[in-house]
Amino acid sequence: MRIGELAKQVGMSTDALRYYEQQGLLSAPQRSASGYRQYGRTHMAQLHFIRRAKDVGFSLEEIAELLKINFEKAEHSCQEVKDLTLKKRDLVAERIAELQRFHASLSQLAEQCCGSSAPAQHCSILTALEDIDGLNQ
Amino acid sequence: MRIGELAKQVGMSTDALRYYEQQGLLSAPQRSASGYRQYGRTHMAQLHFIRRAKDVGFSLEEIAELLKINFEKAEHSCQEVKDLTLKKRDLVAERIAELQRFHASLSQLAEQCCGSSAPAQHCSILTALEDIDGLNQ
DNA sequence: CTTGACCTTGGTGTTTACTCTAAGGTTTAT
DNA sequence: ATAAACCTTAGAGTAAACACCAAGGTCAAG
Repeated sequence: MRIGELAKQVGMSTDALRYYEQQGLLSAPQRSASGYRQYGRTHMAQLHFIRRAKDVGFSLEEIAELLKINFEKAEHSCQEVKDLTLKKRDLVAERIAELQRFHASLSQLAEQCCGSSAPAQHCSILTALEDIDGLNQ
Repeated sequence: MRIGELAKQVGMSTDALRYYEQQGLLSAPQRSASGYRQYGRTHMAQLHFIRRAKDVGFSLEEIAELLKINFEKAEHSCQEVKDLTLKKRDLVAERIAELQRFHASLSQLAEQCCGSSAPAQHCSILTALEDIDGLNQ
């Protein structure tokens, strides 16, 4: 599979794929005799992973760290790999907790809102949004 | 409270606060006779909200939309405000689900890893990371 | 009454994550 | 065998979210 084909399949630009390779997020594929990149299933899996990680708010640098767990596994002990994985997992857990507070606040907000066709002047949205902060401290 | 004081209290830079005001995320405060910005509790609450939203991965544009619910409430019906709030809540729910899949995958990864001092060559990290994608489709 | 710490606007610089352009080589179809 | 549609590298340009700087005004302390 050449770069254009893969890009189309995962819904990214060819430029983005070359950029990911340069940044160490996508492993360098084999080249054809004429120098064209030749991709396989592994690369597609990597790209799906990258997109999902991006969607939940990881930066490319963070994603690179996650993928490095995999790429460099020969150079690290099993214990090191396990520790890094658990550290990343805790980070994800924190983000989940934060988002759940957001979710609760928005639910409360919607409940308090009467939902009528009248202007929302007196809806307690401001109060609720400010309470979001209150919940955190 | 002047800009430096507020910035210190919320742990942001004065430049960031002026930038947020310019972008419509922080409401413009009153000015002293000499032109200094005068902030109150409301502004601090807004900033805490902005930071928490940023931490969970919202862009400034998305945060502006959330805050617009509040700022423009006089111009919209209660129903509109409620609908927008529920839409944003659903978006948050999706992100939570996505992150929970990540969390599960990383847990599984750590479990499968033996945790020994041997090289991690044979740990099934690659498989687990690729499975993350598999779970999604 | 001046020194130092604050504030103002306006502008330029930085990083991230790409996108676009240039100048050319390759492949495929007709 | 040539046009259309791909690919290559290198480098310049862009948007977001600030950071930094210059030139000047303000305020509290000594």
